[in-house]
Amino acid sequence: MSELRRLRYFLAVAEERNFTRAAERLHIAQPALSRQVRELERELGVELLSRTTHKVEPTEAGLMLLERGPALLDAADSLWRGVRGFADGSLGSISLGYGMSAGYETAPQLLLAMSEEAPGIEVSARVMSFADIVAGVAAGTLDVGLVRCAPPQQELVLTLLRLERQGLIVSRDHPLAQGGAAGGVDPAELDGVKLLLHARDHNPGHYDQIMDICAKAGAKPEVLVRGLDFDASYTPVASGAAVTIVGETGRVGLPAGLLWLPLVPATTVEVHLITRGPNRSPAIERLLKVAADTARQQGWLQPPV
Amino acid sequence: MSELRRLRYFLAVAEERNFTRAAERLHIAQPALSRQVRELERELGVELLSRTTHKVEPTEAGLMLLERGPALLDAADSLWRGVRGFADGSLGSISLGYGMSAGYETAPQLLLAMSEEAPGIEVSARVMSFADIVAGVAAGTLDVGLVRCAPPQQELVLTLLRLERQGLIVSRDHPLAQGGAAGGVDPAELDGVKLLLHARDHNPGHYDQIMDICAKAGAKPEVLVRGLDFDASYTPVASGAAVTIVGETGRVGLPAGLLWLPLVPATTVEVHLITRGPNRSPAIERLLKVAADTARQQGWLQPPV
DNA sequence: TCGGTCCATGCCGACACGGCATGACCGCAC
DNA sequence: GTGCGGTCATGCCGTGTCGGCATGGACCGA
Repeated sequence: MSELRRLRYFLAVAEERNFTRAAERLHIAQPALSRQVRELERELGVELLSRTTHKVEPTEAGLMLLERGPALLDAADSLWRGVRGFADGSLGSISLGYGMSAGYETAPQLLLAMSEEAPGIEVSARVMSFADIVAGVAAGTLDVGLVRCAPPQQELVLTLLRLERQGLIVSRDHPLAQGGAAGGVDPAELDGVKLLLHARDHNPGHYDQIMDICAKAGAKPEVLVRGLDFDASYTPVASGAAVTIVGETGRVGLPAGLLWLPLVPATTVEVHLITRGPNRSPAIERLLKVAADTARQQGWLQPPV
Repeated sequence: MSELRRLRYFLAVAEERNFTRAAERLHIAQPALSRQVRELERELGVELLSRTTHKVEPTEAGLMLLERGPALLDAADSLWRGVRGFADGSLGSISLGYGMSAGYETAPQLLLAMSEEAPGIEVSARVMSFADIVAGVAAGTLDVGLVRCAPPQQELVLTLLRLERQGLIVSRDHPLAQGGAAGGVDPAELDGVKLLLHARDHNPGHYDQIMDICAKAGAKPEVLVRGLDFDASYTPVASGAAVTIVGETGRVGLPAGLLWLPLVPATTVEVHLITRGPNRSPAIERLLKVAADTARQQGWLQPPV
């Protein structure tokens, strides 16, 4: 029945050409080994070893087993190792959803780190709307989400990944760009300014946080709702008719004529990885660990000075 | 421990996606199957199947096992089958020694039949002297011998393979060729004729049988001893100075000017396969069987009319 | 001839395996 | 909602396998 063990036993004897030494190598007693090999021979119906009291030699059938047996054991080992890979998080697949806002730097960096630290884990990442990400993770169709201002929702586990400094995107011609452009912009200056934001429904936490920043500075901007599409909606900003607020990573790839001015005093938005509470697979645990390492190495969690 | 069995069990469940049906297929009870799969999961440290009371689905790790597992089982099966091949005589190797006298037809035919009937058996055949063949088989360095007039020796098992009709090789110019050449030669006519034979030491049985044939016919030939080399020693025969006696198969490839004239009344010499008594391997048994079939098909055992 | 070495065998305890009975859970129908 | 059928898990027990120990038996070399 236990074919592979017996094969291992036989191979030890055939290699050592000696039952006693093979038994020591296998950490079993010699009689047990003797009987197991005999049993293997009985099952196969072939004499595998020609034994005299002082010599053990493989027969032809034994030689065949000696040649081809190790490959079988290796194949088995390889298979067990492969399966175990799923247990220790070195193998697996993860579906990740991230918002446009994380697409410029955070998500790519995380994916890069994963491909280096855990090449066995296949991460399929897609840009999705905030609502779809939250719903997907909650429903289990998505393993991990990467979002700004994650909702403090039951069942969802939030892992703070980054504190992203916020800033204003303004046209070079806009009044706010004229002031202390180098030093940044005080939210108080946003009073009455046309501010381009996603609809509150899209990500209430983020909307509220932005508005809260303004309110705390005593400013009441005039909100213009923009569609979900990002780049195309820059136009009101580009024309100087409005401004918008994005994270620091949004400054890369800005169209010519637009400036990113940090809010002063420094204001940050939290970027979280969200996962479903219990039953996280080893692969997901691994991703969270890689994410934490990446955040530390990149200084993502240090508040701006 | 019994990894392959558990793998088989798992595969059955994963394929059926149902423990109960898989258990039936495996001819074990469902609880036993359930526990074995659980045990496999515990050993591998991975959940292989995600079970709800009404659905069984492989996890990622389970899918991997489902993909690669069958190949492992096949490899194991193939190995067992291969080894068993040595038991049923479909695989093996045999060393065969045969005398020059069998080299013209008997041995080639036998080897041909073996390559067709038992291609898995590697027969390494060599021409050897009678003495070496007998000694080799007796000592176990040779598996099978193919000889004329095998010695009735203890430990050697003789298997009659062929009754070979004997005849005279004479020069076309020799007086014996002049008589009733078409009808054959009576041994009585050998009285006083120079007869080329191997030394008696070489194969006493054969020597004695030839002399016995002559003696029974009242003839006393004059024996010339020839060396072991066959072809080169035809010369005394070719020159017409002597004659020799060989089997019917010796007539093929006769040098021009030489005739093979059957002895009349028909006289045969026994050609045997010799093997060592006990412990014959299945491959050798197989060869003996193929040899018997060949002898029957070729009519080797029918006495000449 | 004697001791050493090596494999085989007898006996026994531990444990793994499978069967049976039963429990727990889910989906479906009424 | 309640009951029923289907499905997988668990508890318990008998049996067979495995390994250990002690010992036997064969062969080799001194």
